[in-house]
Amino acid sequence: MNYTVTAGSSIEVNGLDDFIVEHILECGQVFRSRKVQNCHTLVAGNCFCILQSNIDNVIIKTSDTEFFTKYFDLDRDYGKIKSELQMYDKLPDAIKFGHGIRILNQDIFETIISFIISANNNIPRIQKTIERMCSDLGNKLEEGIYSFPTAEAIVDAGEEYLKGIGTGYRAPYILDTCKKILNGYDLESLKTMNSKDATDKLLSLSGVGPKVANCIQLFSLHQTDMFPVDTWVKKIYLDLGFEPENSPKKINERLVNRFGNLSGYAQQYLFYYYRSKQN
DNA sequence: AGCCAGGCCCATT
DNA sequence: AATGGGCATGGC
Repeated sequence: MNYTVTAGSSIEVNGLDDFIVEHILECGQVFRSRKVQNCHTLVAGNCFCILQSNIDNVIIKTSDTEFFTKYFDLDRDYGKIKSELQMYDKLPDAIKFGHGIRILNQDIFETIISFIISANNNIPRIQKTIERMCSDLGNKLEEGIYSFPTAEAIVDAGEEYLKGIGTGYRAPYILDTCKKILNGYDLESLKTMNSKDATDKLLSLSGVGPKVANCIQLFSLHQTDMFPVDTWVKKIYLDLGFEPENSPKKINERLVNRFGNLSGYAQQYLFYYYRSKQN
């Protein structure tokens, strides 16, 4: 994969073996993309882009070229990562299916709130709830395009509002977490912590348990020694040949022990592959 | 109709 | 530290 930037206008990605828009945006790491005809639109933080997939390249149309270069992790060698994962059971098939996946570098606050909403929820409903929150509380970037709201905007909207857009019993968690962040919880410090310390700090937020914390770390801090364990991974775990185990903590420990710093990548290839087989 | 969803909180043990 | 019940709501 290689790319060329036209500053403030577009990014052209060539060599699509490591960059497939559908794989990147529909593997479950991000909730704010939409497929429109043969293009995908995407809002991330305060930035917006349109991705046009062609036969042998992808054009990312955006004024925020620097932001999306980092966001799409364009300077990382996914060919090397995939070759190192080939040795593991099931990974060759999973990689063959989702070979264009990349782990995004998303905004921390947006990822925290999004994955609090994701708990015990299904992806279509998560997307609807988040989109509603953005159009109601975010800033209008373009016609029909809204940024992710600030913590202040969410707190001002209140608990009854949050329940009304489908967050259900998670509404007080979201509010409490926003208030913590407004009252001195240091999001920036997470970026320089080791992954264990970051987990512990994230777990102090309301509505953030081990799985959600790991997702936040993987999708916004690029801490790849994380293997988020959800209901899908519990099924995948058995298929990888491990002995039956109910404890998510033990499942996580054994998976991270196997995949090490490649855990997050392995998790995404496997998650996308297994989920597609069910639908 | 009833089970399930990218689980977490809280009380008990 | 580990276990189990309760939980809003819509997708399928």
